[in-house]
Amino acid sequence: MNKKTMISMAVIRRLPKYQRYLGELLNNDITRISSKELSERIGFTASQIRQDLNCFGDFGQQGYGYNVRELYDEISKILGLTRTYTTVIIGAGNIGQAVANYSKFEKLGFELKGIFDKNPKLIGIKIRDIEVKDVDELSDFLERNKIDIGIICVPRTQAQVIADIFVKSGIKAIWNFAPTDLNVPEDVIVENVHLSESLLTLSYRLNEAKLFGEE
Amino acid sequence: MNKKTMISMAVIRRLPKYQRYLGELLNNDITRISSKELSERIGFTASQIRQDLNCFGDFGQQGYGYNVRELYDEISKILGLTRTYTTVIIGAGNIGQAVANYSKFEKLGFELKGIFDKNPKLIGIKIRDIEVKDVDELSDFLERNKIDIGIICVPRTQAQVIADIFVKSGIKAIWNFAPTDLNVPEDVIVENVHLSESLLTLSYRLNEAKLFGEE
DNA sequence: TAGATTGTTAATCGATTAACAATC
DNA sequence: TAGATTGTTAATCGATTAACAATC
Repeated sequence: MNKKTMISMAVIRRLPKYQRYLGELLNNDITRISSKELSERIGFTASQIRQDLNCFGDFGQQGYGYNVRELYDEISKILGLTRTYTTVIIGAGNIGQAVANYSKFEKLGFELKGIFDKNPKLIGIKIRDIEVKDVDELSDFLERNKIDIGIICVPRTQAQVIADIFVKSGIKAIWNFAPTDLNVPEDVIVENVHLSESLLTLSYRLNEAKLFGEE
Repeated sequence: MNKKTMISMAVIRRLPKYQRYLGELLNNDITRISSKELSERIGFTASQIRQDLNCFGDFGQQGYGYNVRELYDEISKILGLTRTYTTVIIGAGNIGQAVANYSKFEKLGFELKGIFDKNPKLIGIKIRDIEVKDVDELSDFLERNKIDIGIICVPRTQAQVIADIFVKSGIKAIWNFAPTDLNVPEDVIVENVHLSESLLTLSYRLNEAKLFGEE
């Protein structure tokens, strides 16, 4: 189990993709797969797949390959999907509502415990049986409820304020949709979803050929 | 202008962040900045900043640093933000609506020209003055309107069908929010936003210490 | 001019790929 | 046993950092 002490971010970011493809294999009743076959489906090299998996243990068997069910379960465990997580969403606007309504997260074990906003028009409405609360009640709420993951869906200018409240209350993981970088202590993990950065890289690539003169 | 023929993805993904930070500097009326100062704000090394910028040209001046306005304009140009882009969204569910309502994209020059869905309950409703159309009309619409970027916000199972329609109609850039990998020809650019992958890396990191035994 | 800071080359670090002995 | 495929080491490739001459 204690294989390597530090897994690189490059490997970590590939893990969910392994889990997704293995899940698909399971659904198609495929019971075993070699790194070569998986390579052809998932688009990583066979060598990389073996390297990645060996960060966490010896899941394969020479001459046979990997047992799909076993590997799927192992990776799910590695990803921390054998437990549940409590979450709150701050910001009940478009993105906040979209995230709240994304039922897949619930299936994966992420339980939404509260939604907060400061807009009086939104306070009181119900999203998936959860009433939007005034953000002024957030600190109190976090004191009374153990929350694992704080989700920030407020505008850029208010994101740091919310992050500070999260940190103060002891939350150790923040999923940030605000287009800004948060300042948090070292032991707090931030995962950013910066939609405009994603869109801008798309527009860059769409123009790339032109930039350098259509070769 | 024709500096290097191929810019690495690592560099490209940093460009929007440069643009964002330079925009903030502009708003704070800062007119010049050295790679060292920018490094302290943005969190890249000064060396990396100079390397990155030099992929595209000599924007700085020895002994002085960079002119903020000039650099901001250059990077905006590099990102392709000096023109506008026409877009369509397929899928008027939660994410589709969130993306449609994200006014920032409009400001950056991304014009939403149409929204499509196959759910009769959604067809006909208006989102930001745009009536949701039946997805059966998509091919026709794309023939009559020049669209630069197709945005996929449909469930996983329907994403490839939409991608195929996009490709057939000549769209060269796809922004994909469906949790699946799309098959498209080489000359079509796909930018994925995989929310669950993002969330799973967060849960991985939240458990990391425990995985390897709390050292 | 002297100080500052770039642009750029060289050195280092890390990640990916290739190769192959071990072994099922 | 023979064939297949892993786990793992070594080689390569690419990205980041360091160093410094050029120059504003």
